[in-house]
Amino acid sequence: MPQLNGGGGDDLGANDEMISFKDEGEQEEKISENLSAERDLADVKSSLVNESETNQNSSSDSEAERRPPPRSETFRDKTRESLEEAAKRQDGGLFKSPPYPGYPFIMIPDLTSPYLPNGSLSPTARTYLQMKWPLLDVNHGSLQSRQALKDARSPSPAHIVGPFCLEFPGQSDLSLHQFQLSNKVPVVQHPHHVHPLTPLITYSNEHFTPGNPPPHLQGDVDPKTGIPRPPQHPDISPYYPLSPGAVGQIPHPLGWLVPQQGQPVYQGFRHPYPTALTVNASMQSFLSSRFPHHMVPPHHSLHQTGIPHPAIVTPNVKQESSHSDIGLNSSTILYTLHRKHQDSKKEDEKKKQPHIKKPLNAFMLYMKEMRAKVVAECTLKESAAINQILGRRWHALTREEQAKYYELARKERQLHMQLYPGWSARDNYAANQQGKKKKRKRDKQPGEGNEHREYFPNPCLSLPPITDLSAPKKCRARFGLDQQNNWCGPCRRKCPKEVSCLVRA
DNA sequence: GTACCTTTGAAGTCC
DNA sequence: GGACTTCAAAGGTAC
Repeated sequence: MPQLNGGGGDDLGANDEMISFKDEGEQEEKISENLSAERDLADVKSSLVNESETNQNSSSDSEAERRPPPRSETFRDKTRESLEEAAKRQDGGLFKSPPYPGYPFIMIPDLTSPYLPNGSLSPTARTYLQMKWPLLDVNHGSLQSRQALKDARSPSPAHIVGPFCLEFPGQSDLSLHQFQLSNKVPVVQHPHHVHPLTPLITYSNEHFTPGNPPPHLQGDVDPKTGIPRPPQHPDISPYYPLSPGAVGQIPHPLGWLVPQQGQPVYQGFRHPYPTALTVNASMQSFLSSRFPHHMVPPHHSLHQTGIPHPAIVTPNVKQESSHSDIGLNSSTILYTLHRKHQDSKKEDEKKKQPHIKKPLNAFMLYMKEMRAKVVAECTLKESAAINQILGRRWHALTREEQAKYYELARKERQLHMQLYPGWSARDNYAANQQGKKKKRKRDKQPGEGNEHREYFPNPCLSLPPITDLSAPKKCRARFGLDQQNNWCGPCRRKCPKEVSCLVRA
């Protein structure tokens, strides 16, 4: 992370970037463009902060209106408690001290007391929390909302209150704080990229843009069943999939319904619903539509009255019941069902192989943050083009600005390592090789690349096309400018003008 | 339905 | 150790 070592001014990064385009002989234009880009960045940053602040204000007003009844709180609450557990495990002091001065993403001015005397989150803390974890509803930090949480939880029957549901007098601030800090919830990505919790989790910040409530909050009703869908879970951060161990930490969203054989039974889910294990037709349909098959509790083909109802018989059950109708004895039926269950379990286990994604690198984090901005500015939708713009804007960033993302990426990697100690990027190589989902990228022939290709003249920044992709970015990024003796030969040899500029910088 | 495109960076593999 | 490959995100496009 050279940018961290340099400690230079803003011009360092700018020079660094400028060199790539000097060949075009449009230095003046470039300077103005850099200024423009920096203004853009400043706008972005300020707008992000303002949005965060504004969103707090606006969302706090509208929160009460939009907030679903206590039922949704139980989802949130359930996860919150399980995450507190995860937080205690994860807490390696990642966020205890600001490692990089001036780094707005990591630094929390006062972690030990992010709340104001009235119990609400301080604006700074809220801004941080919303920027870091846009899915987090920081307004729950208020006394009222926390009290509401408590109130919503309190009616829960004691028998369904599990280990996650211990009530600690006066715990609210600390535990909530812990939760918020640990909100990078690991989320297993299902092999089909549909995690069981996916209906409750989103990777996209846009889904939670305040003032633009997602469709599911606007009377989200399953068109098939007419049953309102549960709200997406806003507390779960999108960054990481769950580790296999962490899966058990996150309660199954339907765990309270049916204790399935061989699966952990979640005991800590507090909910306003009765604990009856019966799943009626509507619920079955709802569950089937919202969750993978293996997560949907078995349907007993019985109406609430106990009388089989043809409308609520799933095809599988139909088939099974037809077997029973032709005179098979009960032990044979049981054996058949058992075999089928075993087979389906094996298949499910294959499918359930958790796909732990790589931690995002600095540029990826930057892209995630800036993509929407670029899309809005340029009215572009094609990601390839957007990424080109983002790539150039990335180079236009100052060293300090880039350092934010490098530091954030470093934190992400640390957290990832803590969450998945045994994970290796190689695992994902193997996963794709097995699934053969992706073909190997077509090797670019010499001259086929875009080094001399004006693939996408940037309509937004009016920047010259990228003509030199051979800039020594890897070694520069890896070792930094002050350790050029560690650079590989090609990186040292390439673009001497840039190197000289970098050295000068 | 899915690979590709496009970006940078991290990490893996291969020689 | 260097070169090369893969995969992270994203969503339109092409097949």
